[in-house]
Amino acid sequence: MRRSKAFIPTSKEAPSDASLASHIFLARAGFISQSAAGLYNYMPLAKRVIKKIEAIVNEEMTKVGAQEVELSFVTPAELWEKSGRIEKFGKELLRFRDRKDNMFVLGPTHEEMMVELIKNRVTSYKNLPLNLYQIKTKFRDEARPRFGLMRGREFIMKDGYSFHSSEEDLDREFTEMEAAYKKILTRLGLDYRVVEADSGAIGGSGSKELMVIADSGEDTIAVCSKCEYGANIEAAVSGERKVIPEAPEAVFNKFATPDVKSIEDLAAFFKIDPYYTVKCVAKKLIYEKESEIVLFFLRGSDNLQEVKAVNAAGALEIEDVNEEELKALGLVPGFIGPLDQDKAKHVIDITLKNAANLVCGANELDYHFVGADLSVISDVAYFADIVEVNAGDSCPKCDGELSFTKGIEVGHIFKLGTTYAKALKAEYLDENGKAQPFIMGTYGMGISRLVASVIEQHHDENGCIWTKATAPYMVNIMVSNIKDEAQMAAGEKLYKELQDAGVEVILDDRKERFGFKMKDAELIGFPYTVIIGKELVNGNVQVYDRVSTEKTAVSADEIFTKVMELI
RNA sequence: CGGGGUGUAGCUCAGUAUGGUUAGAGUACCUGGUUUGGGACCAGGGGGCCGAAGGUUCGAGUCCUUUCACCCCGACCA
Repeated sequence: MRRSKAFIPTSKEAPSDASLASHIFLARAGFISQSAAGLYNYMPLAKRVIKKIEAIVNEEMTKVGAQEVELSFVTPAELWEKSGRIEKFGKELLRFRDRKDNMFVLGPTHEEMMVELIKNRVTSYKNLPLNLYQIKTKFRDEARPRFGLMRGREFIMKDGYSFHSSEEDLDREFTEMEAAYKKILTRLGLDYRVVEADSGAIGGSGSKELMVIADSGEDTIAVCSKCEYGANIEAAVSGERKVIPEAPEAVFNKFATPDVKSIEDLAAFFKIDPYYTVKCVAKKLIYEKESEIVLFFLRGSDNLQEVKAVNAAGALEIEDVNEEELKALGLVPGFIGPLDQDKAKHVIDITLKNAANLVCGANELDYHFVGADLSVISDVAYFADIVEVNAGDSCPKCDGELSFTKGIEVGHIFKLGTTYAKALKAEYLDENGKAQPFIMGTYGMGISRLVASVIEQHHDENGCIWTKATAPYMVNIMVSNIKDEAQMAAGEKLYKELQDAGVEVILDDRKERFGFKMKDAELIGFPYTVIIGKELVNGNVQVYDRVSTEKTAVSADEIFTKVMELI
């Protein structure tokens, strides 16, 4: 491609609202342009990057036997009613009616469609397993799209679905898909981590997210310093506590603690470690039809993890409550304890099971219990893991330490089980001729989000630094002064040689000055720029490496060979 | 969906408090010239329904009402 003819509208200024590097540079370098909230146009450079990523995904999917299909973007609303997700997705589903007044939705993901596709077509266990996928535009009417391609309303996703006749076979496929996904990210040149994730309301036994490590990531993940363990903070657990503070000694007793309400005050009042205090966090849990106030008891040294709390309560959503609501239930804010707790439903953190030497609220104004021993209620109370891990906690898998890092969720794989097959009555006949619902797995990967992720991880103050696997063009030939016939001729020669060799090359033949064209090349981020300029009279050209930002002199005669070596 | 903000040239923004020549700058674009190794310089030029609708006024980018869009913080996010 000749740069003089290319549609690559670069600009010195970024959109005023762009804050992320990927958003700023992709917009400035002429890859994307915004058309409305969360909607972007892909210009030629972006389209090339997307195609490269898609090609890698396709290759790896083919290797593991997955087959590509493409389902309609517009999907009948009826299917979403059958699965119940028209309610669950709510306003995120963009609905509309056609001329015959039938309701449709723009596909945000395609479980229903895929199940419908194979239903009554795959009818025997002999045809299982089956893994089908597509790479397609998705639409989710997000309440707040942001960060450029990172969180758009319209985006490109690879979504795959596998169908099995046994849990074991699903496990095998799941492991294989995880490996394939890791391979894709490695090939793209990304630093990532596979982490355990919350499976959410859909349930399912396994749920893993593929996180590209970046400070700008929206997810917080806990990772181990020694082993492979990593988990989204919503699902992270810590191992046994290594150092346990010395326990305060006290016989069980009710103690006057006037006006001592917070954990801080309490620990100071008794001069004990907050580890031995019991904190009560009250929340309102929203269920499908009703809501109720639930009390969560945990150690004073811990914090409530709301996603875990929602799961423990089997609820859909969680909200804050105020003191008045608690008082209305007969509770005493600041002095709520787990013993003899009959005013509200409560969940106690698992680390408090059989715990002793505790200080907890006495459910009476200005009184706490000391020397409390929860083993007395361990048979009747409901215990669950509801606390958030802290940096420095020990790893649940080894003796390493957990620390936090930020990640961009670029992939999510999980085991769906028979949820969708049952809802849509999709069945096959097993060896005994008995109808069984398909056991499913689902595997998603955000293609357009990957484009942004590459830049989040690979950029500097001057612009994009594409990895070799993702670069829109591998080589940029920059003719410093196009009026210099020798320079132009050398540029044309190399351009033709590289094109003939199948290299993706662009020739910057614009009537611009050296500095302008270099800045442009850096902004776009070609891995290599061959500079044909003033050194040509001495028989030399230069290769500019975008990663090292160094220029190396190469003899003009050998430049073709040198470039072929580099790429 | 709650709270806040912004809409003026392709882009980044002045101008709006206190209404008053023909609505500005930088950048980008076009023409000519000088330059030619790190986003050059000079001269000339094109480009605006001042988000939209309604109102007040002799007169509205500026004041009033309504509305739409976009952005930020939060909630939400298979």
